[in-house]
Amino acid sequence: MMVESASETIRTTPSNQNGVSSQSDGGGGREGGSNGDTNGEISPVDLLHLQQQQALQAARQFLLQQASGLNSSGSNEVKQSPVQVRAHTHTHAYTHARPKCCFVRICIILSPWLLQLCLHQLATSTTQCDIGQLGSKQLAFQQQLIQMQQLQQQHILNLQRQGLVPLQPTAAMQSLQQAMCPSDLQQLWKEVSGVQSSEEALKQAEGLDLSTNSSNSTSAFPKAASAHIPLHSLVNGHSHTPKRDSHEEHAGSHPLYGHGECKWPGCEALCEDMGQFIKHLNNEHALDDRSTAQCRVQMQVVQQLEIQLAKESERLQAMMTHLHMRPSEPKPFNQPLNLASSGSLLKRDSDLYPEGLPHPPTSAATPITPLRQGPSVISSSSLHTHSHSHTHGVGPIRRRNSDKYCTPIASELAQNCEFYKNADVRPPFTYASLIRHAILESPDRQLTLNEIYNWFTRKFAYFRRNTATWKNAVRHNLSLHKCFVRVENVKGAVWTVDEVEYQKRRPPKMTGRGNLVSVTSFHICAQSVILTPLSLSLSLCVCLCRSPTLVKNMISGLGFGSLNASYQAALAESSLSLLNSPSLVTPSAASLNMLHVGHDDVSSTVEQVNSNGSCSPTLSPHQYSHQVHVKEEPTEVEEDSRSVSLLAGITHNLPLPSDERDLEEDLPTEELE
DNA sequence: ACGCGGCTAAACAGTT
DNA sequence: GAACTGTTTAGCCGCG
Repeated sequence: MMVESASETIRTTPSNQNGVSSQSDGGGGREGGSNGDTNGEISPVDLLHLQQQQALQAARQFLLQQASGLNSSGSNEVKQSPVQVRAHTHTHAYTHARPKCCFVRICIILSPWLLQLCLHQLATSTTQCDIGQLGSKQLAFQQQLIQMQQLQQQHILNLQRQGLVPLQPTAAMQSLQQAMCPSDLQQLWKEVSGVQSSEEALKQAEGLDLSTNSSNSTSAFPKAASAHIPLHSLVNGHSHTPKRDSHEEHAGSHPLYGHGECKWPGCEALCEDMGQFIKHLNNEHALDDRSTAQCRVQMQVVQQLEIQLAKESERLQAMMTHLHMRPSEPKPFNQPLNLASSGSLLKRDSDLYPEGLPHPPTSAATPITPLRQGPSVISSSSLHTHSHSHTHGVGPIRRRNSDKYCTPIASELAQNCEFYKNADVRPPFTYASLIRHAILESPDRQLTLNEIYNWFTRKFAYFRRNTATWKNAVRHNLSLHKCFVRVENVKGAVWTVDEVEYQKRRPPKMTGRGNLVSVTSFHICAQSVILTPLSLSLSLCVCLCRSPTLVKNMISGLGFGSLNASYQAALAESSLSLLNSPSLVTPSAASLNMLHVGHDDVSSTVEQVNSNGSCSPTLSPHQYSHQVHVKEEPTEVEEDSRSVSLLAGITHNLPLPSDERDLEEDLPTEELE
């Protein structure tokens, strides 16, 4: 019954034409960022206001209805009012359809936690209401509605303050689109798959604890306690039936069957053969509320993807127009990049953000910088943060990915500072890079162990738990890596960073492991398809546009001949002008990268040069004025230090232009907040 | 299959 | 003695 009411509300609510997006976000998390109405100009805030107004209007009507019933029939005449009937008989709420429908109608267009508030009100009035108290009850309800209104406004303010509800409609829609990424959708499916029958859902909702929800609604990335409720509202009894006709079912292949398992969203049931699958399909995915809801969500998925595709295509056109390129050949341009995304890089991406963290919509160029995609498009709540398929209990992400693949930790942290602070998400950085960052961020570039601990817990919600594990790891890293230097101080021991040693940690191997992801990506791009000079240059252009760091890495790759002559010729033919564009890359940067390869964090090397105007990559001398315990690391490559030193000298002589400096994201002076 | 980097766990010693 | 700090080793895993 709740389902019907919900769908009815959706149909009659102009702003809720998309089931997925029919709910205002109860907690600012991912479930709120999926408005499919991206063509309109309604911002989420407007949407919330609209819903709020509608809710209040419906509530007022409901109250008026009750009031008129009271007035017309007298205080003892209770049969005309559903509430009074309920009050009179003291029966349970959902034995009376009409008041519940009314309440549900009101509540569905409220945010999920307000829905729970309504249900709570319903339950309270059901069990406690007495005829004599009805007048005061109405007053109380009216007051609660006002309170709800205030709460919701507060909620909107919270969302705005957290940046989760942008004020600009277009930006808002864009972020909402990004929020609806495949992993989110997959999770959505799982949620919908778990949808109980409507009556069960109502029962469950009725039993929800309000106290917990209020806190959820104010946290930045709440556990999606209310995530189920919006999905209930998706259910529409009039949507398509997912059942295939018999001809299609027995054709030997089925769109919903592949690799021995059911491809019904969120199902993944194993079926040995088609017959078993058909049986499974008929049994498990018959025409019922759940299947209907799932089908409806799938419609939203498709719609969302289409909208996303349209937007990305438009963006591509604009980019190409801007770059004076011919938009007539988008296919070879898209193809290599998509291939890259479906290859090892995508796997790596999924490793980093297995299910929970959002994978932003795959645009033409995003695969090149997969690691920038995680929290950078924060839309996910911590709903999935425990779903990382870690090997161990607390689960280390194999994070050297980001560390290695040119994700500047400073910019990542700067962009997603609040995210890591609030969400219980493990940061995609190695301990070493985090420790280094913590130390370099400190005023004196030195921290005690305890201060490092504090930095970890201050910056990352994740490190507020499992303290024994990660603290041990921190100590282990401090001891193990030569780049961390223990300095005996007056106050005790402090830890500093030896940048030279840090850069030496991974010796350059241009053809082996340890390469920057961007170069690897480009190799995949280049080798996966038959490249024409134009397609190659197009790929390059997008890569370069999307990832300034990639410019450096790419050139470094070229400089070391990791691309063969034909590729370089293609580059020279088609992309030379672009590569020589001051806005993208400069000769100094090019020469810089001819020498600088193999470091996990490109900008960190530049950082040494520019951080304090000195070309010395080492720490300031005063930091070594005390006793220093020198550690030895087994792997040392002499050429590394030479290249770094040489690099420092070159970059010192060739100051970077302002544009280039803008690309340096890992400067230690860059504050996180 | 192998090597490497990264992580966790644990043992141990020294210091506070 | 407990807690903290620092070192070292072992084993596992993912990746190239």
